[in-house]
Amino acid sequence: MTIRSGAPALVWFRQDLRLSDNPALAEAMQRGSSVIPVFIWAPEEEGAWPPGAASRWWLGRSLVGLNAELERRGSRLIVRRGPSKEALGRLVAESGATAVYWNRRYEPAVASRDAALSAHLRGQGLLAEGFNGSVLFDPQMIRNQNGQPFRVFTAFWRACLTRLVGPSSNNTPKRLAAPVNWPHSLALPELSMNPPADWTSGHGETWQPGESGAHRQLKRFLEEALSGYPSNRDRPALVGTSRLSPHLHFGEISPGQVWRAVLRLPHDRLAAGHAFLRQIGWREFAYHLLHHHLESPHKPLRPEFAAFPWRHDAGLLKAWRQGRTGYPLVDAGMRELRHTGWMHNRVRMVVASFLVKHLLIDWQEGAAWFWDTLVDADLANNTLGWQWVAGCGADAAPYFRIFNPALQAARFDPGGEYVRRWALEPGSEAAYPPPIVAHDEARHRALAALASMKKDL
DNA sequence: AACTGTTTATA
DNA sequence: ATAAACAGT
Repeated sequence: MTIRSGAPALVWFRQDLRLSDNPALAEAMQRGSSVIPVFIWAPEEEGAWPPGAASRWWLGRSLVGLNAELERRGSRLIVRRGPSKEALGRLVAESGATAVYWNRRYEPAVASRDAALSAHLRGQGLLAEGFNGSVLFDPQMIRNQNGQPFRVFTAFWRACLTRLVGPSSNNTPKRLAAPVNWPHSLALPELSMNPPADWTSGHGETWQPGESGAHRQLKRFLEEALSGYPSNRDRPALVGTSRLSPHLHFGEISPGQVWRAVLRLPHDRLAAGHAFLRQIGWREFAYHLLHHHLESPHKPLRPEFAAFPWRHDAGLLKAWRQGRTGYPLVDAGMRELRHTGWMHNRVRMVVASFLVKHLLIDWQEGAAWFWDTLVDADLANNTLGWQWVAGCGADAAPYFRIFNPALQAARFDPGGEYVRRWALEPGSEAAYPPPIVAHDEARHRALAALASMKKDL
């Protein structure tokens, strides 16, 4: 078939809500044709993991931001309702587009939908192609010496560091060529994407979703926090971490942009920069593992954990969700999560360990709650994190590594500032509720549960 | 990316 | 008396 020059290309935005360093958009623009930016709301195509409440809050705002950036460049975002196949098909028919470009996603349900859709579009004679816009290293490309995927982080990251990061398409387009006629677009509120208002009332004080918010956050981190990162990153009371996770999840900034910004730093900050990039490395590792273990969101990677004697206790689960465990650091974390849609990583490890080991509740209950409440909810990261804490993952903490919430608080929140901010009403220290389980007892019970799991093998 | 109980080293 | 080192979980 022949490609009419000037026929529009659809750029299908998903989790790449940015205009700079966007390979799909760059490809469309390089074709010299007009560009129709598209977003399709199709949560039912994401299997067991459609966007949770906090994610929908973020997404709604990020799309407003993306549309504003597009309008500033003579373009606009066309919004449609799924199913994606029908929505894209109609857009192609209405606009005469001859190409559809997108940046790849790696969630199992989405990846298989995209593969089928890609074949379908090509069968129609269209140019249809996905690009890598969301990870530094394609999950397929990194292999150990036997040609197998990695299962241990340090070896994985060492292999990554010997490779060059792919070239950037970092130039932000100044204008996007508009099609002769704009297809019809839904207004964002018509998608009914927003969660109930009381669910996310505190989020707006904390976050600025969108591409410009992402770059502001990166700049602030590099200027104000990076030099202290190695020592402050574990202190939840401080702003010692980048807080880029939701921006990275929605692709408002790419890991490549972060990578290059760190490598441009003066020499005295490079060591801290590499400590930070190592965390980007964990994100890469999470995508590597998800790509190679499609069942991992709902199944322990270590098969012996299938026999683990999890307890079903709705009351204890609710107390954990609401931050009423009687352990101030755990409660502070769970309340920070509900109020802001985010929790400091050190505290995530502590609250997750508490659910899985002190309460003996299945890590998937915790993963589900995080999925609904985190603005950075990301299937790859969430799965790796929970399997790591539970001890059932590929390169996980051994199961017997049980956090002591009081010791963790003393070590990482020594002034009690974080706990006071989130868990304690002023002057109520004396009235703090008692622990719902005693640490020593819970620890011994968790170790006994592990022993019984091994015995059953 | 731990914790605990015990032993050993140092002041 | 206290800290560092170690083993087992």
